[in-house]
Amino acid sequence: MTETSTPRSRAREQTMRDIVRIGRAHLATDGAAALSLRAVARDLGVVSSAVYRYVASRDELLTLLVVDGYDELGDAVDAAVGEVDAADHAGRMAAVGRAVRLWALAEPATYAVLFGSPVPGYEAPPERTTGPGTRVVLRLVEVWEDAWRAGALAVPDEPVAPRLAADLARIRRDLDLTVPDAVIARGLLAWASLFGCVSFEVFGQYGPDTFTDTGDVFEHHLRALVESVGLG
Amino acid sequence: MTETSTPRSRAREQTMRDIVRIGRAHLATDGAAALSLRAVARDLGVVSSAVYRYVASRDELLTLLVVDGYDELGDAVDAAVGEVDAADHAGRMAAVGRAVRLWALAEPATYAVLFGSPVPGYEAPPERTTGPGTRVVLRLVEVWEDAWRAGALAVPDEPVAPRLAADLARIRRDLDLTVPDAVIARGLLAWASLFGCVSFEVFGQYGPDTFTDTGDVFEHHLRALVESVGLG
DNA sequence: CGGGTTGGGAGAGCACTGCTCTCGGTTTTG
DNA sequence: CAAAACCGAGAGCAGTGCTCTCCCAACCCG
Repeated sequence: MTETSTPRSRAREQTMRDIVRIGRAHLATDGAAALSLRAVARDLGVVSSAVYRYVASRDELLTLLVVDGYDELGDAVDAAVGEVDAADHAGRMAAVGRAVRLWALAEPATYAVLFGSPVPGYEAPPERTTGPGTRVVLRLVEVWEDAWRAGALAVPDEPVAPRLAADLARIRRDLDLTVPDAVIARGLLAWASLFGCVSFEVFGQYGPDTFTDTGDVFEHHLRALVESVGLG
Repeated sequence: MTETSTPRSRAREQTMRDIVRIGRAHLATDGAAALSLRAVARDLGVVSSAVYRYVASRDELLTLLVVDGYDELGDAVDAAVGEVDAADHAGRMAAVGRAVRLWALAEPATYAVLFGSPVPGYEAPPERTTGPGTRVVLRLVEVWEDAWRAGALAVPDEPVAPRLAADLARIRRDLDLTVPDAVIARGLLAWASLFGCVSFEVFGQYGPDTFTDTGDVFEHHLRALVESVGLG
Protein backbone atom coordinates (compact mmCIF):
# COMPACT_ATOMS: atom_id res chain seq x y z
CA MET A 1 0.00 0.00 0.00
CA THR A 2 2.06 2.81 1.30
CA GLU A 3 5.23 0.93 0.41
CA THR A 4 5.24 1.72 -3.30
CA SER A 5 8.67 3.18 -3.91
CA THR A 6 8.18 5.44 -6.85
CA PRO A 7 10.82 8.04 -7.74
CA ARG A 8 8.49 10.63 -6.36
CA SER A 9 8.04 8.93 -3.02
CA ARG A 10 11.77 8.54 -2.68
CA ALA A 11 12.25 12.21 -3.45
CA ARG A 12 9.66 12.99 -0.84
CA GLU A 13 11.44 10.97 1.80
CA GLN A 14 14.70 12.65 0.92
CA THR A 15 13.09 16.06 1.31
CA MET A 16 11.65 14.96 4.64
CA ARG A 17 15.10 13.95 5.83
CA ASP A 18 16.52 17.26 4.63
CA ILE A 19 13.86 19.16 6.55
CA VAL A 20 14.64 17.29 9.76
CA ARG A 21 18.36 17.75 9.22
CA ILE A 22 18.05 21.49 8.61
CA GLY A 23 15.63 21.79 11.51
CA ARG A 24 18.11 20.08 13.82
CA ALA A 25 20.83 22.44 12.68
CA HIS A 26 18.67 25.45 13.41
CA LEU A 27 17.68 23.98 16.75
CA ALA A 28 21.32 23.54 17.68
CA THR A 29 22.42 26.99 16.58
CA ASP A 30 19.45 29.19 17.39
CA GLY A 31 17.32 27.25 19.84
CA ALA A 32 13.75 26.05 19.81
CA ALA A 33 12.05 29.43 19.95
CA ALA A 34 13.93 30.61 16.88
CA LEU A 35 12.96 27.48 14.95
CA SER A 36 11.18 28.90 11.94
CA LEU A 37 9.64 27.09 9.01
CA ARG A 38 10.51 29.99 6.77
CA ALA A 39 14.18 29.75 7.70
CA VAL A 40 14.12 26.01 7.05
CA ALA A 41 12.52 26.73 3.68
CA ARG A 42 15.25 29.23 2.86
CA ASP A 43 17.98 26.73 3.67
CA LEU A 44 16.12 24.16 1.65
CA GLY A 45 16.14 26.58 -1.28
CA VAL A 46 12.41 26.67 -1.52
CA VAL A 47 9.59 29.06 -0.78
CA SER A 48 7.99 28.82 2.63
CA SER A 49 4.62 27.53 1.53
CA ALA A 50 6.28 24.57 -0.17
CA VAL A 51 7.45 23.21 3.17
CA TYR A 52 3.84 22.91 4.25
CA ARG A 53 3.47 20.15 1.67
CA TYR A 54 5.68 18.07 3.95
CA VAL A 55 5.14 19.40 7.44
CA ALA A 56 1.71 20.48 8.58
CA SER A 57 2.89 23.14 10.99
CA ARG A 58 5.76 24.40 13.04
CA ASP A 59 4.62 22.19 15.89
CA GLU A 60 4.69 19.19 13.60
CA LEU A 61 8.30 19.99 12.76
CA LEU A 62 9.03 20.22 16.44
CA THR A 63 7.46 16.80 16.94
CA LEU A 64 9.68 15.36 14.23
CA LEU A 65 12.71 16.79 16.00
CA VAL A 66 11.49 15.50 19.35
CA VAL A 67 11.13 11.97 18.05
CA ASP A 68 14.48 12.27 16.32
CA GLY A 69 16.09 13.43 19.55
CA TYR A 70 14.54 10.71 21.69
CA ASP A 71 15.75 8.12 19.21
CA GLU A 72 19.27 9.46 19.16
CA LEU A 73 19.41 9.58 22.95
CA GLY A 74 17.99 6.08 23.15
CA ASP A 75 20.57 4.81 20.68
CA ALA A 76 23.37 6.47 22.65
CA VAL A 77 22.16 4.88 25.89
CA ASP A 78 21.73 1.47 24.31
CA ALA A 79 25.22 1.61 22.82
CA ALA A 80 26.74 2.66 26.15
CA VAL A 81 24.99 -0.10 28.07
CA GLY A 82 25.95 -2.64 25.45
CA GLU A 83 29.62 -1.98 26.01
CA VAL A 84 29.47 -2.96 29.69
CA ASP A 85 29.60 -6.53 30.90
CA ALA A 86 26.05 -7.75 31.46
CA ALA A 87 26.96 -8.91 34.95
CA ASP A 88 28.26 -5.50 35.98
CA HIS A 89 24.91 -4.05 36.90
CA ALA A 90 26.29 -1.00 38.68
CA GLY A 91 28.49 -0.32 35.69
CA ARG A 92 25.52 -0.60 33.36
CA MET A 93 23.50 1.88 35.37
CA ALA A 94 26.44 4.26 35.49
CA ALA A 95 26.82 3.87 31.74
CA VAL A 96 23.23 4.97 31.26
CA GLY A 97 23.86 8.05 33.34
CA ARG A 98 27.05 8.98 31.56
CA ALA A 99 25.47 8.45 28.16
CA VAL A 100 22.56 10.72 29.05
CA ARG A 101 24.90 13.41 30.30
CA LEU A 102 27.26 13.26 27.35
CA TRP A 103 24.46 13.33 24.83
CA ALA A 104 22.80 16.22 26.66
CA LEU A 105 26.03 18.22 26.67
CA ALA A 106 26.57 17.45 22.99
CA GLU A 107 23.00 18.38 22.01
CA PRO A 108 21.87 20.89 24.59
CA ALA A 109 19.16 22.44 22.43
CA THR A 110 17.55 19.12 21.63
CA TYR A 111 17.89 18.05 25.25
CA ALA A 112 16.17 21.27 26.26
CA VAL A 113 13.23 20.51 23.99
CA LEU A 114 12.91 17.00 25.36
CA PHE A 115 13.46 17.56 29.09
CA GLY A 116 13.24 21.27 29.66
CA SER A 117 10.18 23.39 29.91
CA PRO A 118 7.68 22.25 27.33
CA VAL A 119 7.55 24.74 24.47
CA PRO A 120 4.45 26.71 25.39
CA GLY A 121 1.47 26.16 23.20
CA TYR A 122 3.03 22.97 21.96
CA GLU A 123 2.10 19.59 23.27
CA ALA A 124 4.02 16.60 22.00
CA PRO A 125 1.50 14.07 20.71
CA PRO A 126 1.84 11.09 23.07
CA GLU A 127 1.11 8.48 20.43
CA ARG A 128 4.31 9.43 18.63
CA THR A 129 6.61 10.45 21.47
CA THR A 130 5.93 8.13 24.42
CA GLY A 131 7.49 5.20 22.64
CA PRO A 132 10.90 6.72 21.93
CA GLY A 133 10.58 8.91 25.00
CA THR A 134 10.53 6.01 27.44
CA ARG A 135 13.53 4.17 26.08
CA VAL A 136 15.94 5.53 28.69
CA VAL A 137 13.83 4.78 31.72
CA LEU A 138 12.97 1.36 30.35
CA ARG A 139 16.66 0.59 29.96
CA LEU A 140 17.22 1.67 33.55
CA VAL A 141 14.38 -0.52 34.75
CA GLU A 142 15.81 -3.40 32.77
CA VAL A 143 19.19 -2.97 34.45
CA TRP A 144 17.61 -3.00 37.89
CA GLU A 145 15.41 -5.97 37.08
CA ASP A 146 18.41 -7.91 35.79
CA ALA A 147 20.36 -7.10 38.92
CA TRP A 148 17.46 -8.15 41.12
CA ARG A 149 17.02 -11.45 39.33
CA ALA A 150 20.76 -12.04 39.63
CA GLY A 151 20.54 -11.40 43.35
CA ALA A 152 22.88 -8.44 43.02
CA LEU A 153 20.50 -5.88 44.42
CA ALA A 154 20.72 -4.90 48.08
CA VAL A 155 17.08 -4.02 48.55
CA PRO A 156 16.69 -1.06 50.89
CA ASP A 157 13.54 -2.54 52.46
CA GLU A 158 11.71 0.63 53.38
CA PRO A 159 7.96 1.04 53.78
CA VAL A 160 5.89 2.45 50.93
CA ALA A 161 2.63 4.31 51.47
CA PRO A 162 -0.44 2.28 50.45
CA ARG A 163 -1.62 4.45 47.58
CA LEU A 164 1.87 4.64 46.15
CA ALA A 165 2.26 0.89 46.59
CA ALA A 166 -0.84 0.33 44.50
CA ASP A 167 0.58 2.45 41.68
CA LEU A 168 3.89 0.65 41.91
CA ALA A 169 2.09 -2.68 41.74
CA ARG A 170 0.43 -1.58 38.51
CA ILE A 171 3.77 -0.49 37.11
CA ARG A 172 5.28 -3.82 38.08
CA ARG A 173 2.46 -5.63 36.32
CA ASP A 174 2.63 -3.45 33.20
CA LEU A 175 6.37 -3.91 32.81
CA ASP A 176 6.41 -7.53 34.02
CA LEU A 177 8.78 -6.77 36.88
CA THR A 178 9.74 -8.79 39.91
CA VAL A 179 11.69 -6.18 41.84
CA PRO A 180 10.08 -5.07 45.11
CA ASP A 181 8.24 -1.80 45.61
CA ALA A 182 11.07 -0.09 47.43
CA VAL A 183 13.43 -0.66 44.52
CA ILE A 184 10.98 0.79 42.03
CA ALA A 185 10.49 3.81 44.24
CA ARG A 186 14.23 4.26 44.69
CA GLY A 187 14.68 3.82 40.97
CA LEU A 188 12.11 6.51 40.25
CA LEU A 189 14.00 8.91 42.46
CA ALA A 190 17.33 7.99 40.91
CA TRP A 191 15.84 8.53 37.47
CA ALA A 192 14.50 11.97 38.35
CA SER A 193 17.73 12.81 40.16
CA LEU A 194 19.84 11.84 37.19
CA PHE A 195 17.93 14.16 34.92
CA GLY A 196 17.94 16.80 37.61
CA CYS A 197 21.73 16.71 37.69
CA VAL A 198 22.02 16.75 33.92
CA SER A 199 19.51 19.57 33.60
CA PHE A 200 21.31 21.63 36.22
CA GLU A 201 24.53 21.20 34.31
CA VAL A 202 23.11 21.77 30.83
CA PHE A 203 20.93 24.67 31.87
CA GLY A 204 23.66 26.29 33.90
CA GLN A 205 21.94 26.22 37.28
CA TYR A 206 25.20 25.46 39.05
CA GLY A 207 26.51 28.86 38.13
CA PRO A 208 29.21 29.71 35.62
CA ASP A 209 32.47 29.19 37.50
CA THR A 210 31.52 27.02 40.42
CA PHE A 211 33.36 23.87 39.40
CA THR A 212 36.62 23.35 37.59
CA ASP A 213 35.20 20.20 36.01
CA THR A 214 31.51 19.45 36.24
CA GLY A 215 32.34 15.93 35.18
CA ASP A 216 33.83 15.37 38.63
CA VAL A 217 30.59 16.50 40.23
CA PHE A 218 28.57 14.23 38.02
CA GLU A 219 30.73 11.20 38.71
CA HIS A 220 30.46 11.80 42.43
CA HIS A 221 26.70 12.06 42.22
CA LEU A 222 26.45 9.11 39.91
CA ARG A 223 28.17 6.92 42.47
CA ALA A 224 25.63 7.98 45.07
CA LEU A 225 22.75 7.34 42.69
CA VAL A 226 23.97 3.85 41.85
CA GLU A 227 24.26 3.08 45.54
CA SER A 228 20.86 4.58 46.25
CA VAL A 229 19.08 1.85 44.32
CA GLY A 230 21.03 -0.87 46.09
CA LEU A 231 23.74 -1.44 43.50
CA GLY A 232 27.48 -1.35 44.00
CA MET B 1 18.99 60.93 44.42
CA THR B 2 16.76 58.56 42.58
CA GLU B 3 14.37 58.64 45.50
CA THR B 4 12.50 61.81 44.54
CA SER B 5 8.85 60.82 44.71
CA THR B 6 7.13 63.07 42.23
CA PRO B 7 3.63 62.27 41.00
CA ARG B 8 5.17 61.22 37.74
CA SER B 9 7.66 58.83 39.30
CA ARG B 10 4.88 57.28 41.32
CA ALA B 11 2.79 56.87 38.21
CA ARG B 12 5.77 55.33 36.53
CA GLU B 13 6.27 52.80 39.27
CA GLN B 14 2.60 51.96 39.17
CA THR B 15 2.79 51.38 35.44
CA MET B 16 5.86 49.21 35.97
CA ARG B 17 3.97 47.12 38.48
CA ASP B 18 1.03 46.85 36.08
CA ILE B 19 3.31 45.67 33.31
CA VAL B 20 4.81 42.97 35.52
CA ARG B 21 1.37 41.94 36.73
CA ILE B 22 -0.05 41.69 33.22
CA GLY B 23 3.09 39.94 32.05
CA ARG B 24 2.75 37.37 34.80
CA ALA B 25 -0.86 36.78 33.83
CA HIS B 26 0.11 36.20 30.21
CA LEU B 27 2.95 33.96 31.28
CA ALA B 28 0.56 31.87 33.34
CA THR B 29 -2.12 31.57 30.68
CA ASP B 30 -0.15 31.45 27.44
CA GLY B 31 3.38 30.53 28.39
CA ALA B 32 6.73 32.19 27.90
CA ALA B 33 6.93 31.88 24.12
CA ALA B 34 3.58 33.63 23.73
CA LEU B 35 4.67 36.46 25.96
CA SER B 36 4.25 39.49 23.74
CA LEU B 37 4.88 43.12 24.50
CA ARG B 38 2.06 44.10 22.18
CA ALA B 39 -0.41 41.95 24.08
CA VAL B 40 0.77 43.45 27.35
CA ALA B 41 0.29 46.90 25.82
CA ARG B 42 -3.24 46.01 24.76
CA ASP B 43 -4.14 44.86 28.24
CA LEU B 44 -2.55 47.98 29.59
CA GLY B 45 -4.79 50.04 27.30
CA VAL B 46 -1.89 51.61 25.54
CA VAL B 47 -0.20 51.44 22.19
CA SER B 48 2.69 49.02 21.86
CA SER B 49 5.45 51.58 21.45
CA ALA B 50 4.49 53.20 24.76
CA VAL B 51 5.52 50.10 26.66
CA TYR B 52 9.05 50.55 25.36
CA ARG B 53 9.24 53.68 27.52
CA TYR B 54 9.24 51.32 30.50
CA VAL B 55 10.73 48.08 29.25
CA ALA B 56 13.61 48.10 26.83
CA SER B 57 12.73 44.84 25.13
CA ARG B 58 10.84 41.61 25.41
CA ASP B 59 13.87 40.04 27.03
CA GLU B 60 13.92 42.80 29.60
CA LEU B 61 10.30 42.03 30.46
CA LEU B 62 11.27 38.39 30.80
CA THR B 63 14.04 39.38 33.18
CA LEU B 64 11.57 41.33 35.30
CA LEU B 65 9.35 38.26 35.46
CA VAL B 66 12.32 36.03 36.29
CA VAL B 67 13.34 38.23 39.21
CA ASP B 68 9.73 38.44 40.32
CA GLY B 69 9.43 34.67 40.19
CA TYR B 70 12.66 34.01 42.08
CA ASP B 71 11.54 36.42 44.76
CA GLU B 72 8.14 34.82 45.11
CA LEU B 73 9.65 31.36 45.32
CA GLY B 74 12.20 32.58 47.83
CA ASP B 75 9.47 34.14 49.95
CA ALA B 76 7.44 30.93 49.83
CA VAL B 77 10.44 28.87 50.92
CA ASP B 78 11.37 31.30 53.68
CA ALA B 79 7.82 31.30 54.99
CA ALA B 80 7.63 27.51 54.95
CA VAL B 81 10.94 27.11 56.77
CA GLY B 82 9.95 29.74 59.31
CA GLU B 83 6.96 27.70 60.37
CA VAL B 84 9.06 24.72 61.40
CA ASP B 85 10.83 24.47 64.75
CA ALA B 86 14.42 25.60 64.31
CA ALA B 87 15.65 22.42 65.98
CA ASP B 88 13.77 20.16 63.56
CA HIS B 89 16.39 20.23 60.84
CA ALA B 90 14.90 17.38 58.86
CA GLY B 91 11.52 19.07 59.02
CA ARG B 92 13.04 22.33 57.80
CA MET B 93 14.65 20.67 54.82
CA ALA B 94 11.42 18.86 54.00
CA ALA B 95 9.59 22.18 54.28
CA VAL B 96 11.90 23.67 51.66
CA GLY B 97 11.17 20.79 49.33
CA ARG B 98 7.42 20.99 49.80
CA ALA B 99 7.41 24.75 49.34
CA VAL B 100 9.35 24.47 46.10
CA ARG B 101 7.00 21.79 44.80
CA LEU B 102 3.82 23.61 45.78
CA TRP B 103 4.97 26.88 44.32
CA ALA B 104 6.05 25.15 41.12
CA LEU B 105 2.69 23.44 40.77
CA ALA B 106 0.90 26.72 41.44
CA GLU B 107 3.03 28.69 38.97
CA PRO B 108 4.17 26.16 36.39
CA ALA B 109 4.84 28.72 33.66
CA THR B 110 7.04 30.86 35.87
CA TYR B 111 8.77 27.75 37.22
CA ALA B 112 9.42 26.70 33.64
CA VAL B 113 11.09 30.01 32.88
CA LEU B 114 13.26 29.77 35.97
CA PHE B 115 14.26 26.11 35.95
CA GLY B 116 13.31 24.74 32.57
CA SER B 117 15.12 25.16 29.32
CA PRO B 118 16.44 28.67 29.07
CA VAL B 119 14.37 30.67 26.60
CA PRO B 120 16.60 30.51 23.54
CA GLY B 121 18.25 33.73 22.57
CA TYR B 122 17.59 35.04 26.03
CA GLU B 123 20.20 35.09 28.74
CA ALA B 124 19.17 36.23 32.18
CA PRO B 125 21.59 38.95 33.24
CA PRO B 126 23.47 37.45 36.21
CA GLU B 127 23.85 40.73 38.07
CA ARG B 128 20.10 40.90 38.51
CA THR B 129 19.13 37.24 38.79
CA THR B 130 21.84 35.44 40.73
CA GLY B 131 20.87 37.16 43.94
CA PRO B 132 17.21 36.17 44.04
CA GLY B 133 18.01 32.99 42.13
CA THR B 134 20.21 31.55 44.87
CA ARG B 135 17.85 32.10 47.76
CA VAL B 136 16.52 28.53 47.78
CA VAL B 137 19.85 26.79 47.71
CA LEU B 138 21.24 29.18 50.31
CA ARG B 139 18.33 28.34 52.59
CA LEU B 140 19.06 24.66 52.10
CA VAL B 141 22.71 25.18 52.90
CA GLU B 142 21.74 27.14 55.97
CA VAL B 143 19.56 24.28 57.20
CA TRP B 144 22.39 21.80 56.74
CA GLU B 145 24.92 24.09 58.38
CA ASP B 146 22.60 24.61 61.35
CA ALA B 147 22.10 20.88 61.68
CA TRP B 148 25.84 20.24 61.49
CA ARG B 149 26.63 22.82 64.14
CA ALA B 150 23.93 21.33 66.34
CA GLY B 151 25.51 17.93 65.92
CA ALA B 152 22.36 16.61 64.28
CA LEU B 153 23.97 15.60 61.02
CA ALA B 154 25.03 11.99 60.50
CA VAL B 155 27.89 12.69 58.13
CA PRO B 156 28.17 10.00 55.45
CA ASP B 157 31.97 10.15 55.47
CA GLU B 158 32.70 9.21 51.89
CA PRO B 159 35.77 10.15 49.90
CA VAL B 160 35.70 13.14 47.55
CA ALA B 161 37.89 13.39 44.49
CA PRO B 162 40.72 15.93 44.87
CA ARG B 163 39.60 18.42 42.23
CA LEU B 164 36.05 18.35 43.50
CA ALA B 165 37.31 18.73 47.05
CA ALA B 166 39.13 21.91 46.02
CA ASP B 167 35.94 23.36 44.60
CA LEU B 168 34.00 22.39 47.68
CA ALA B 169 36.64 24.04 49.85
CA ARG B 170 36.17 27.25 47.92
CA ILE B 171 32.39 27.00 48.32
CA ARG B 172 32.83 26.41 52.04
CA ARG B 173 35.01 29.48 52.29
CA ASP B 174 32.70 31.67 50.21
CA LEU B 175 29.66 30.73 52.25
CA ASP B 176 31.49 30.55 55.58
CA LEU B 177 30.54 26.91 56.15
CA THR B 178 31.87 24.34 58.59
CA VAL B 179 30.14 21.24 57.22
CA PRO B 180 32.49 18.64 55.76
CA ASP B 181 32.98 18.07 52.04
CA ALA B 182 30.86 14.98 51.89
CA VAL B 183 27.85 16.84 53.24
CA ILE B 184 28.21 19.61 50.69
CA ALA B 185 28.49 17.06 47.94
CA ARG B 186 25.46 15.17 49.20
CA GLY B 187 23.60 18.42 49.53
CA LEU B 188 24.38 19.37 45.97
CA LEU B 189 22.95 16.09 44.79
CA ALA B 190 19.87 16.46 46.98
CA TRP B 191 19.36 19.96 45.63
CA ALA B 192 19.57 18.83 42.01
CA SER B 193 17.42 15.80 42.80
CA LEU B 194 14.75 17.92 44.41
CA PHE B 195 14.44 20.08 41.34
CA GLY B 196 14.63 17.01 39.16
CA CYS B 197 11.60 15.56 40.93
CA VAL B 198 9.68 18.81 40.78
CA SER B 199 10.54 19.33 37.12
CA PHE B 200 9.48 15.81 36.23
CA GLU B 201 6.16 16.43 37.93
CA VAL B 202 5.56 19.92 36.57
CA PHE B 203 6.74 19.08 33.06
CA GLY B 204 4.78 15.84 32.96
CA GLN B 205 7.71 13.48 32.47
CA TYR B 206 6.12 10.87 34.70
CA GLY B 207 3.37 10.38 32.18
CA PRO B 208 -0.25 11.41 32.47
CA ASP B 209 -1.90 8.64 34.51
CA THR B 210 0.97 6.91 36.20
CA PHE B 211 0.21 7.92 39.76
CA THR B 212 -3.06 8.49 41.56
CA ASP B 213 -1.42 11.19 43.66
CA THR B 214 1.96 12.54 42.69
CA GLY B 215 2.13 14.06 46.17
CA ASP B 216 2.64 10.55 47.53
CA VAL B 217 5.56 10.03 45.21
CA PHE B 218 7.09 13.33 46.19
CA GLU B 219 6.75 12.67 49.90
CA HIS B 220 8.40 9.29 49.48
CA HIS B 221 11.29 10.80 47.57
CA LEU B 222 11.56 13.71 49.95
CA ARG B 223 12.10 11.31 52.83
CA ALA B 224 14.92 9.65 50.93
CA LEU B 225 16.48 13.02 50.07
CA VAL B 226 16.40 14.18 53.69
CA GLU B 227 18.10 10.97 54.74
CA SER B 228 20.62 11.22 51.93
CA VAL B 229 22.23 14.28 53.47
CA GLY B 230 22.42 12.66 56.88
CA LEU B 231 19.26 14.11 58.42
CA GLY B 232 16.38 12.29 60.04
C1' DC C 1 -0.28 6.56 -26.02
C1' DG C 2 -3.20 10.14 -24.14
C1' DG C 3 -6.24 12.22 -20.76
C1' DG C 4 -7.38 12.64 -16.01
C1' DT C 5 -5.38 12.80 -11.45
C1' DT C 6 -2.12 13.92 -8.18
C1' DG C 7 2.09 16.18 -6.18
C1' DG C 8 4.32 20.10 -5.24
C1' DG C 9 6.57 24.67 -6.03
C1' DA C 10 5.62 29.92 -6.53
C1' DG C 11 3.57 33.82 -5.08
C1' DA C 12 0.25 36.84 -2.89
C1' DG C 13 -1.91 37.83 1.21
C1' DC C 14 -3.56 38.08 6.27
C1' DA C 15 -2.67 38.70 10.96
C1' DC C 16 0.65 38.81 14.19
C1' DT C 17 5.28 39.80 16.35
C1' DG C 18 9.56 42.93 18.09
C1' DC C 19 11.35 47.15 17.55
C1' DT C 20 12.42 52.11 15.77
C1' DC C 21 11.29 56.46 14.49
C1' DT C 22 8.95 60.95 14.57
C1' DC C 23 5.46 63.95 16.15
C1' DG C 24 2.88 66.32 19.77
C1' DG C 25 1.35 67.33 24.25
C1' DT C 26 2.09 67.26 29.24
C1' DT C 27 4.81 67.53 33.34
C1' DT C 28 8.74 68.64 35.81
C1' DT C 29 12.64 71.49 36.66
C1' DG C 30 16.03 75.29 36.85
C1' DC D 1 8.36 81.26 32.62
C1' DA D 2 11.12 78.92 29.52
C1' DA D 3 13.83 74.76 28.84
C1' DA D 4 14.16 70.10 29.46
C1' DA D 5 12.52 65.68 30.34
C1' DC D 6 8.79 62.53 29.83
C1' DC D 7 5.59 59.78 27.47
C1' DG D 8 1.69 58.35 24.53
C1' DA D 9 0.17 57.91 19.50
C1' DG D 10 0.97 56.48 15.10
C1' DA D 11 3.46 55.02 11.07
C1' DG D 12 6.64 51.89 9.41
C1' DC D 13 10.08 47.91 8.68
C1' DA D 14 11.29 43.24 8.79
C1' DG D 15 10.24 39.01 10.33
C1' DT D 16 6.90 35.11 11.64
C1' DG D 17 3.03 31.15 10.93
C1' DC D 18 -0.24 29.85 7.92
C1' DT D 19 -3.75 29.83 3.88
C1' DC D 20 -5.06 30.43 -0.56
C1' DT D 21 -4.83 30.19 -5.62
C1' DC D 22 -2.35 29.28 -9.68
C1' DC D 23 0.10 26.35 -12.59
C1' DC D 24 3.34 23.00 -14.27
C1' DA D 25 5.32 18.49 -14.13
C1' DA D 26 4.99 13.74 -12.90
C1' DC D 27 2.27 9.80 -12.46
C1' DC D 28 -1.44 6.23 -13.33
C1' DC D 29 -4.69 3.81 -15.91
C1' DG D 30 -7.71 2.63 -19.74
